[in-house]
Amino acid sequence: MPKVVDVDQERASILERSLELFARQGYGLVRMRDLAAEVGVSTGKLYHYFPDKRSIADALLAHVGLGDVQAAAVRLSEGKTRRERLRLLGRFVGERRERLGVTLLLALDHRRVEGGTTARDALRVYRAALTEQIGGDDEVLFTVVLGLLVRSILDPEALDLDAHLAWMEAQAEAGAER
Amino acid sequence: MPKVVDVDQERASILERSLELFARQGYGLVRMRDLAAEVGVSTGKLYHYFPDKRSIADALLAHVGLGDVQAAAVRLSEGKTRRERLRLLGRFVGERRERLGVTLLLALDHRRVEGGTTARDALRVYRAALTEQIGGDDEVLFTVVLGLLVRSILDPEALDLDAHLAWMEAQAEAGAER
Amino acid sequence: MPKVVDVDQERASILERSLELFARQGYGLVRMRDLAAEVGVSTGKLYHYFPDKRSIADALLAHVGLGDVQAAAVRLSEGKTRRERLRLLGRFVGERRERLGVTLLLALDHRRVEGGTTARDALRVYRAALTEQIGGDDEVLFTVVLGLLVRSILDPEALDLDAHLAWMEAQAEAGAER
Amino acid sequence: MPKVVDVDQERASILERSLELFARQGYGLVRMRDLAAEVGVSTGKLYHYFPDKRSIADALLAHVGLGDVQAAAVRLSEGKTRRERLRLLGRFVGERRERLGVTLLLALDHRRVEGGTTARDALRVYRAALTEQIGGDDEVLFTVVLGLLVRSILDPEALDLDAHLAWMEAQAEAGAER
DNA sequence: AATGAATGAGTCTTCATTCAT
DNA sequence: TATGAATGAAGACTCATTCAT
Repeated sequence: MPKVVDVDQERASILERSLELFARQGYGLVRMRDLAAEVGVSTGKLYHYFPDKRSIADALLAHVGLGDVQAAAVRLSEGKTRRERLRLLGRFVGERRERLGVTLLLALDHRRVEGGTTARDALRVYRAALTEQIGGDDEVLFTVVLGLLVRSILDPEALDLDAHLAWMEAQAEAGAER
Repeated sequence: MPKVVDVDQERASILERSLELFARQGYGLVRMRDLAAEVGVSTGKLYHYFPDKRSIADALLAHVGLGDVQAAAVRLSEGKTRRERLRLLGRFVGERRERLGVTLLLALDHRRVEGGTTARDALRVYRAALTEQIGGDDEVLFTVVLGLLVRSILDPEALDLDAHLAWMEAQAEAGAER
Repeated sequence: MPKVVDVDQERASILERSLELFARQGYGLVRMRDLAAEVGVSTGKLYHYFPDKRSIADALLAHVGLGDVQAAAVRLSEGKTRRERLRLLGRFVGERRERLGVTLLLALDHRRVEGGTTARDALRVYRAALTEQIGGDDEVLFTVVLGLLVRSILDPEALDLDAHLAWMEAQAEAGAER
Repeated sequence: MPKVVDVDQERASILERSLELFARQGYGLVRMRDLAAEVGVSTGKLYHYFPDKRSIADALLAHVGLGDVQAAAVRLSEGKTRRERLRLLGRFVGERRERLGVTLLLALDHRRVEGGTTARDALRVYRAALTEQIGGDDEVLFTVVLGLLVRSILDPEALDLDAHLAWMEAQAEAGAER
């Protein structure tokens, strides 16, 4: 007879609203009080759904990583040819670069806080998804996507997104050559 | 006046030995006690040379940024042709990727702590140096260098460095075409 | 009116099942959540029957104190002579020493939490009951009973219970001499 | 060149001034802020000399236990005969009953917080010291001392100390009989 | 009446910074 | 100038109590 809650949904909701603060401040500078305020709950509720601060950061990375990969899969599956999929990838990254940048920041942070292989594994998941969706060699392509995100974080105004989109599309030939 | 030299040297020495800890832990998780221990001085001495923790992080970014650009300039100036300089850039980044990655992490951190434009400006200095040293268009080239560093931080084992070196050298033609 | 009976019974039941936790942990370390779990109810129910944590501790001391005195009265009333009653007292304390020790711990705790005279008064009730039941002087006898309980709490294995039973019985003469 | 401190002495000083608060409130109700205020230092200093609250309680029991036993040894060694030593014991307990009571409370608390055998072992040390100093059988004597302390804590006014002193002295014959 | 999710003041503990030596 | 002991505000986390269901 107490309030019935969907624990998983509640957790997901907290994570979704935690994302921006963690990305903006970095794990070490996020204070639980501020996080609670940002999420719109009490600190007690935070601790009701997660055992500690670290667990939130952990769950956050897993949460956003999964979301990104799923969204990319949906988008790229519309492309029939490699060229089309490359164009779609370019648009996807372009549109979603803020969110993807946030994810990247979380991953970089996570590596420092945890020191484990979670962040590395997350990167490999992204890489594998890319290879699977685009097809063909993509060693440098993946690097460009990551570089794009870094630039987009540090200096979005100075970034010539179109030049990168053009470059990506041009990879259709590069891939075909091999 | 010899005193002044000592102070600057001491500061530089402290920064040099602070670098790794800041990169590994991130600003928020670095504790002054640990930093003092890592540097091999007392906390009192740290405060003698810098007014507070933030100033150390600030000075650190400036310190490493300057060093990287100078080193790159020295290396790339040896190249006579664009192709040679691109090859030298590839080697430079390859060899120095750990240090450069550390700098990148500092820059990302700095943006979060300070919120100012210092990190952005630092990135522009790098970009300008690249354009000046290599010559020609380098929008994607710069992105690749940054992407390389990110991958090198998160998953160095999975990085095919040679593929990137080859790609960089291949940019000689790309640049020539324009 | 049947409701009233239920409420009292429920309260008594909660207290009875609270006893051990309060004795083992001490008031300050007992958490309402744990208490609810130990008692087998929800925290909400606890607050339905008692206004707050302190009230539970208060009620608990009264509850056990009353029970002990009543039980002792029943037991000792069987003895016809002082000697018999002393023997019965020895057995009573010996058998019931765990429960009595718990009560003593509660009383000591109570004094600290409340600071009032409740614990002192409880002790006086015990003392009066002893005098009434046994008859004759019992200043040291009472002290021995209390000491027995302390030792039984702190180091039950090292306690020579028989020596104390013998000593108690021997008090028949001591009392008679006066 | 920083302030030179005798760590052991500083620790002992903190413990000595912590004693009363721990005894009066009980471990669970002592707050570090209050403890710091009572001791007359900052919370930071408390944590400079002890890793956590529990360690303070641990060290406290060891500290007072040792002091009591040493003081008793000094006092009782003045007595030549068993009767004299019993009289001295009575006086010692009578005069020092507040401090000894405090120690007893700490021991009872400690058992609850730690759950280990430290409190039990402390009791055995006391018991051994008693046997050694007084000589002869002392099973009930020890119990009386402990009972005295309990009564002295809970209801000092109602305690007939002289009756106990007389009883103790009378144990000289009791011991001789055996 | 019963439940346990939610609250937030309060607890233990940390750590940037100061300062006596 | 150098040291590290000392400070106390602030952080992570807890838990008595409330309240929607």
